[in-house]
Amino acid sequence: MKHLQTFFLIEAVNRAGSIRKAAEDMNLTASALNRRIQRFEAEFGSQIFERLPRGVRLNPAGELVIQHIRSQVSELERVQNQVADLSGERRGHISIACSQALLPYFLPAEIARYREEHPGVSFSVNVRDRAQAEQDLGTFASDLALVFEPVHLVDFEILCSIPQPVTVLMAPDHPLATKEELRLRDCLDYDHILPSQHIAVRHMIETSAHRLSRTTAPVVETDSFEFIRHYVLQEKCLGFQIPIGLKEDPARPMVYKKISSKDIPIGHLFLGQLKGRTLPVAPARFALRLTAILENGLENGV
Amino acid sequence: MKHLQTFFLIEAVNRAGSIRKAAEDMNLTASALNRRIQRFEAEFGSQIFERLPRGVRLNPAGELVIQHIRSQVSELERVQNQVADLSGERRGHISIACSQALLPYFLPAEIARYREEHPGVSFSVNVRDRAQAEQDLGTFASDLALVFEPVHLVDFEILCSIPQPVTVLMAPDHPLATKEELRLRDCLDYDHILPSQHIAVRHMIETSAHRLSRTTAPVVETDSFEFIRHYVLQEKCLGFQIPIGLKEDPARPMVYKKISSKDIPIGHLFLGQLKGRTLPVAPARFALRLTAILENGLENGV
DNA sequence: CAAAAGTGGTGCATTTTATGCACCGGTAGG
DNA sequence: CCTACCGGTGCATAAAATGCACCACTTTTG
Repeated sequence: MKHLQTFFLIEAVNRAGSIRKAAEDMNLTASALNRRIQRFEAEFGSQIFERLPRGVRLNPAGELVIQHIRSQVSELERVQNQVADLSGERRGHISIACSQALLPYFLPAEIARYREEHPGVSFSVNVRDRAQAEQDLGTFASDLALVFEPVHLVDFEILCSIPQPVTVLMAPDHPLATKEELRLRDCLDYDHILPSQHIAVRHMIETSAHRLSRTTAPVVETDSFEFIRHYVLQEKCLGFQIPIGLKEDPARPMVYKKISSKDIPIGHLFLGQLKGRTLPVAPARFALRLTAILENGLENGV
Repeated sequence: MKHLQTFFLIEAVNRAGSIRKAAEDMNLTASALNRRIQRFEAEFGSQIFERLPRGVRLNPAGELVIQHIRSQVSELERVQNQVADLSGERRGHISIACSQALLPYFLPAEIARYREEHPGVSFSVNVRDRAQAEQDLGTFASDLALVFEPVHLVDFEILCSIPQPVTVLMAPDHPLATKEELRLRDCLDYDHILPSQHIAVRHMIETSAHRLSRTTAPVVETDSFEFIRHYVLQEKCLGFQIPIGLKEDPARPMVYKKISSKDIPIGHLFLGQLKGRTLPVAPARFALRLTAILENGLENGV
């Protein structure tokens, strides 16, 4: 789209932090780029960048402009997909920011199922923690966010939510594997492996432990849910995750037990979009479908 | 804005119905304009106009595109005003589609008061019947609509509403001028002047009359509320309007009487905008102010 | 303290792009 | 059949964007 060229250049300058660097990135001379920026500022009626000795930076007006640019580009794509849609074939692209728990089973399965029916639709799956996910929506980097216990909730429009109690995973020969009701204090007495501080599950465990006047003492702390799932089979210890990221696997037997909601309040998984945004056809459809699936209950019986 | 030129050209072609006519309007050769359209269609990935022997017409894809264009332009203006706003001076333009009743007193007074505080803000006041007003919002021709008893209400987001009972106006020496409670049947017994069929007040009177098994028999029928207000002082007859368009004027004494709500249900005046649209700063502010004024009751004691 | 390596900004020749002109083929209506 | 429109196209020309060489300035570096 030719007429959006200037917009892309502005975004490049913003990314690069300097006109010369951006010019290289976009295969232009600094002089040409410089004049495009100047011309835009003249037409727009206000400076967009503040000139610093070491480069340029967006000023408040520029922040508004770049937000406008992103929304315009996204809108144009939406219209294009809408047009493609009315000419028959359903195509488009869906970008999703999601928590780690969605990676092993849920999202791969649902995306594959969707693509079977709509091969013209492509996907981006971006792993983001809950803060980043919402930020992604705001910059139009992702169309949808599927996150456990998001933080801000401003500019986050909830499309659906389902309860996800914190769940303990352990090897079948673990002493707690046969216990009836699992309490947090029991878990903390055994060796355990925990996600990093910024992960929601960790945050909930810490809060609840503190309420019980207990402290956590993880033998391993990791960013990766996948690591946790594998580690509890190596060393005899407890892992913590949410049900949607777990599945019975005959090849690797494991025991899953919900922690009593008396100890840790039940968290929620949220599907959401940027507040007020009209999603392109494909993301809107996929979101509807996810909502139906989530609300009708998941298949993995954990 | 240079980069929107193609968009304006597309709008011109749509208006003119032919590339050649549009080219004249926009001071271009038909050839140049033709190629711009073609280039846009190529970049966009789909035809926008269907070529007819006598000219061109938007196809469904084109309808989507032109809607997008209008929203783009309006958004850009919004951003520009927002920028102007954060640099101190409040400026911008407010376009209002309104019913006739707002013309004599309410809107002139409120606009003047607003402009006293914000001289940088300019206004367009467009008289529209209730159907046209909503259409104006949809095409971004107007930011706000202030109409009595709108029709569709889809894509019409209500910002506030106030009751406006149908009111009879007459010369002080009219036989009904001293009557306690005014019923519709009494009115229909006397000569009366009515607005045209498409006007809401007329529609309400007709409906109520029909319910009483009565018919209207206007001695004069007119599009103009102003004409009605003046005519009832010439010939001894009854006029019908809503309170916001009426005001006690010592120079031209007139009697106003509400019709009993037992006969004609109380109608409402609505302030609204296009559903889902983020208004530019100035219209948003003015709408807030109108809402406050309307809800706190009007000053003219009719 | 001075040289070097950055930065944004500008005049001018050059290249790329858009435009105007003259024309073609086709359809509608007299 | 003819006239009057319409959209579309080849080509020369006008306009706009770009690249190059350079300036003025600031920070970093030796």
